Amino acid sequence: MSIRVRIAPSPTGNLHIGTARTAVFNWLYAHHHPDGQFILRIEDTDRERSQPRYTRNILAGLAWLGLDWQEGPIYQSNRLDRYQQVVEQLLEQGLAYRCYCTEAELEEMRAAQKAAGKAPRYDNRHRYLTEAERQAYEGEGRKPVIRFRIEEPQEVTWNDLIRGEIRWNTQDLGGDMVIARADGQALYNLAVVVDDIDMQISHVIRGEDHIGNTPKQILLYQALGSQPPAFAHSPLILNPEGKKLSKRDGATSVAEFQQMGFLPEALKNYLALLSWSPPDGEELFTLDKAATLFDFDRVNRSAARFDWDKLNWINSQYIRQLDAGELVERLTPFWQAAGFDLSTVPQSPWLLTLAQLISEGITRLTEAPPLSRFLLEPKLGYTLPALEQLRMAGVATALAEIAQLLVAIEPSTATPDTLKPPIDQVVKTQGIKKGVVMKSLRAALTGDLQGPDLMASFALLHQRGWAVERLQAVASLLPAPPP
RNA sequence: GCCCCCAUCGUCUAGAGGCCCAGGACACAUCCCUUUCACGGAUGCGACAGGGGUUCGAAUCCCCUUGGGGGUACCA
Repeated sequence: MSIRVRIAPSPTGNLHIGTARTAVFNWLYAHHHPDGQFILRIEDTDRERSQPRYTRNILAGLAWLGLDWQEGPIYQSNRLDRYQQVVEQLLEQGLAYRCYCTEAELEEMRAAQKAAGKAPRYDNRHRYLTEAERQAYEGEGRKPVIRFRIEEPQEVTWNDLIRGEIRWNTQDLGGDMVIARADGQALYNLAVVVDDIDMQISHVIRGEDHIGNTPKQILLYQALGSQPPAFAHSPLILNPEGKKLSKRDGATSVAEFQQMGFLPEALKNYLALLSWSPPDGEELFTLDKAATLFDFDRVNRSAARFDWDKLNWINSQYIRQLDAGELVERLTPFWQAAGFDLSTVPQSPWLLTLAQLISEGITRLTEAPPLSRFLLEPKLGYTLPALEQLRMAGVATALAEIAQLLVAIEPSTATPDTLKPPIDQVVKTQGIKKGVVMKSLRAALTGDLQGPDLMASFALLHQRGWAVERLQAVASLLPAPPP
């Protein structure tokens, strides 16, 4: 049997991080097998809540993560006739029937059950309506929903690939289930089963929140004369407090992680590591590598909390592994978003050197613009501590002398080594501590007391032709002399 | 309420009866490196939820309790 798995997001919201993780597991499992197929299906049967912009977001998010699929996207909204046909078939076979209950009647029923201390459920009251009763309801203008008959008591069992055997008594399924709404629209459980049968899905890998749907779907498979696929229910991702992940936790959609400066390969890596671990214990890996190792026996059964620290760390590791050219490419959108004009930057190696210079100090791409601002924006701002440093006695004079010596150094030849002699010379001639000079130099050049490697920054700045003027500008920062 | 799932350091996890007075990673602390901040290196702190069994022996198997999560729609 060939391996065919699918990710089936519903476009009622942006691509959720939990959905992305499910996609990762499916992708890994498909790619673990030489003939594995990963299929994308958009479950847009809910007309009111589904929106095209969410579909776009989901497709873009999956593409950004590089979770490519072999078939699809298949839209359920294009398969409505097929569902309708299956509903008719179940009706004809007597496995489903029309239920004319109104919303009010159902609510009343559930309220009574609750008052009696019982679990709310549909009491199958319209399962055996007579032709006359049916006519009467139709006469009232009532539009029926279609319910699928769930025989009770009966035990439904499946061997979950992650959790082992799970047993479910059909008495706990809530009564005969609605498979099509009053407007004829098929509902989730029916559509999923029909699709998974038609698409020959071999393994349904999805979140734990679907465990309760599984017995209902197995019953549907049986009614449709199909062998159910294998099921694997993965643990959920919880927020750091152990609660359901929500917008309040910083980010829930993949697009937000992208905006926050995470690399897709880092996010994927982290997602794969939540509730799964490779046999060799290695925590940094590509998904291709993980695919060769992936199997359900190494998937944990307990929910995992989302840990920003760990994600940040993984991201920083990936950023450092990127080669300079790749790094510049990834950084460019963030630099542009910060408003930097990259078209005026010096010849080729300059930007690469800059990217490499700041790469060791960042954990996310968004941290790059503030760190490289002094090299990419002509106008320099000073922090208060930097100003204080520059106003210390003797500093302006020392920096002015360095500026003077700098003029003799052709910018294109500037390197940390060629820029050292002027500094040493000033230390000697002015009898000022080297530590003070270095600190002041940083303040004058970058406007701050901390940042990337000073000499490397100095070289880049001089190559750009900005070093001399920045050193000279220090004089104007001094408070006006008393009259 | 009812049903289902889960339970190892703060977090992610290794562990499928003796190799474990429990290993790794992140975080945290200290030190080293570095005329900055980081990176990197070293060291440290730190857990088998509780109670019963089974067994010569239990983090590992069983039961109960407790705790957490999920579900209980004419949503998916």
